[in-house]
Amino acid sequence: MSTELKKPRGRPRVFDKEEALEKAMKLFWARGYDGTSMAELIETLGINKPSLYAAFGNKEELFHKALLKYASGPVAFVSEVTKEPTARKVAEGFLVKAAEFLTNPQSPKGCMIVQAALSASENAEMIRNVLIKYRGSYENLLAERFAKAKKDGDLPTDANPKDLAKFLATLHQGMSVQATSGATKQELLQLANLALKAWPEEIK
Amino acid sequence: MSTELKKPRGRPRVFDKEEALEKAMKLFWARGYDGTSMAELIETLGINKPSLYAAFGNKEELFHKALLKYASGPVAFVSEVTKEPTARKVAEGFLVKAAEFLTNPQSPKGCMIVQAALSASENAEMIRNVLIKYRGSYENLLAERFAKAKKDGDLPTDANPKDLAKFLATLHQGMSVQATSGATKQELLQLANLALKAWPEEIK
DNA sequence: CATTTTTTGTAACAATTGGTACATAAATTA
DNA sequence: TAATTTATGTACCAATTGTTACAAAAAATG
Repeated sequence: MSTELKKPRGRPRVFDKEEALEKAMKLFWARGYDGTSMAELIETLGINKPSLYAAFGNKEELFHKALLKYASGPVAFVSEVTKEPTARKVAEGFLVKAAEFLTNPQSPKGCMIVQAALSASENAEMIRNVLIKYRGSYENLLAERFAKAKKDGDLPTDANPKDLAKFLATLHQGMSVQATSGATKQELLQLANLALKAWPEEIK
Repeated sequence: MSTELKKPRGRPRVFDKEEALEKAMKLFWARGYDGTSMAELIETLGINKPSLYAAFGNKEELFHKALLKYASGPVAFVSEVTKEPTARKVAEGFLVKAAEFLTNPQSPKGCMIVQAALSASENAEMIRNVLIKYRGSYENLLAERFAKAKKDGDLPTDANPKDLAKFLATLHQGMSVQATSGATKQELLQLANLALKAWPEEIK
């Protein structure tokens, strides 16, 4: 609400920055960091190289910005779902949303945070490590939620919040691979359903 | 037992072909297809380019040969484990072996078939598709084993062999991501243990 | 209108990509 | 020993990688 009304100084940018970043995000999402070339980027964004560099920095910086957009956009459901009232509902919500999201026909299959640099060239090792941290942080989010659930008496006393979080994170990561390999939403939902049988009994 | 005793015609190869292929396999395994360059290959194999090309063909052919070695070597435990007497033992064996294998300190973390080209450049799309098929085929192996188990009365009548196979495959794929991200064998074993609580009751 | 500021487009950059020609070397066979 | 066969090493190839110089263009400011 402030950026729009400002009066930019020089020659106006001919492309929409957010739209361009969105396209970059989807490319990285689909092809990974190593698999995406600047040439391909400038082609699908429809802008020329110097403009891209001026707007977003080099390839690595562009990736970080795309990743930030991804983390605050498509994948925000993770923190949303921790607001569910019970641990079980959190788990259910997480897996169901994951199944839907990972197979969404509007976007590349699978999860960018999981796939964009699982294995990578030497010079992409920084990116690889950043993605590892991202994965760790959403697993932590779940772990903390389950620790709270345990305190609330919402989980059995012998339940291990970290284990439960890792269980869900692992399923999500596996589902991401499945989605990329062609699994359908229905298949992933059925999978989620089966996995939830491992979930500890709720306390009433 | 025959190849050794033959009398090769021209100048003898100075390197061991199997050793070289093993090294290539581990590189592709660690860095993926796009992430591994010919330059890196010739450096770690310790042989020069023309020799590499003469022995294994181009990058894609080399990858296929490395993949074949991987599938018949490190990962042969999958078909081994289907020989277990009950469906549950198959599932247990699969997950436990996976946990051990994926975190084996002797080799790159994670599974080559899962990670080597999950997302990939356009010109690696063939490779990506081959790996998808490989993943599908070990999932099928499990599914067939569980179909047999059901016929044998070893699984409840309402159990779905394909679902169970997909459940295990998904866990394996997720565990591969976890291993790559730094998860330990113990963590993965604990995970396997938790996941098995979703397994249908055995019929006695 | 002149100045300043920013973006655009062309055109190039060095470095790296995957891949090969070719002469030399080392072995077997005749 | 001569001919044949295969492997090696150097040195190169065109194409692509990520990145940048630079002049022209388009806007706001003074």
